[in-house]
Amino acid sequence: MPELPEVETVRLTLLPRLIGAQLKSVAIHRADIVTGRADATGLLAGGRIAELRRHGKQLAIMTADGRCVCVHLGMSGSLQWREPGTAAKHEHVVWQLDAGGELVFRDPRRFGGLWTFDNLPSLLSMRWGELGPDALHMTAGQLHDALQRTSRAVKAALLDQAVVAGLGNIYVDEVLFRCRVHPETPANRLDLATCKAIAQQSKRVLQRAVRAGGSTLRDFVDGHGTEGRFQNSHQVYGRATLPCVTCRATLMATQVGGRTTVYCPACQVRG
DNA sequence: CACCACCCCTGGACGC
DNA sequence: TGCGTCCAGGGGTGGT
Repeated sequence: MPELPEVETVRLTLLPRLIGAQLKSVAIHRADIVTGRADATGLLAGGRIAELRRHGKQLAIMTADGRCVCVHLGMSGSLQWREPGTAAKHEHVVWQLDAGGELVFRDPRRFGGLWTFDNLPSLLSMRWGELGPDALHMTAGQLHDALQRTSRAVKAALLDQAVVAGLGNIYVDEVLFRCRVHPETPANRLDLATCKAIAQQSKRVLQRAVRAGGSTLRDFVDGHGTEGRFQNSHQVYGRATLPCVTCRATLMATQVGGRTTVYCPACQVRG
């Protein structure tokens, strides 16, 4: 479920608990969700957390000695701090913190996982190097260049993490609606001004979602187990057959790039 | 390259 | 209450 705002919400809510904390030990309940060293060393045991970094939908826990673990939440993953002693199902990795409490990686569907690296440059080159610019920091020029190179539907292109990192099915629909761009418009038919609008609206919507603690549709929770509130501000996602908030036309649902897509047939016109 | 079907896996909603 | 079906925010692969 988590897209950029949900991952950033997890990062922000975990920061005060984790920065400076030592990972005393780690319990690995499912090693097969780990890529790389699925042992105590790979999973940062003994290290002191120096930084939590995010790129797109991925999070990295970095220790002062340079090791890092990249966390990808997939559809159903969560990374949560909690008091010890309340284990639940699907908790694959649990770290014990010297400051008290535990850090838990849980993922029922197991579409997410952990990737271990000896150092940050390895993470950046081997994993994050495949990603486009982070959606909160991309420029209109970067977006325009990437979209010019493909004739795919703009929605499919924006979901491609190599084009821009962080947008998922919910926020792409919200952004395209706010820009009045039809989701099936060929990406290379968008001019610079439209790309500028998409870049600006992306940042605006994502930042507002972060301020609202993300969107909870089913089971997203932040680093403390609290649900998000931005689902109340969705204008198209999940609103198929309901009236458009601006023109009252009936919102349509269709499939684009294999994903359910909701848009306003009156407001969103093809380039 | 673009698109598609299909796979990974669990669980919630809904119909009977 | 149970059971079957469909659906879901994330990815990837191999075939056409």
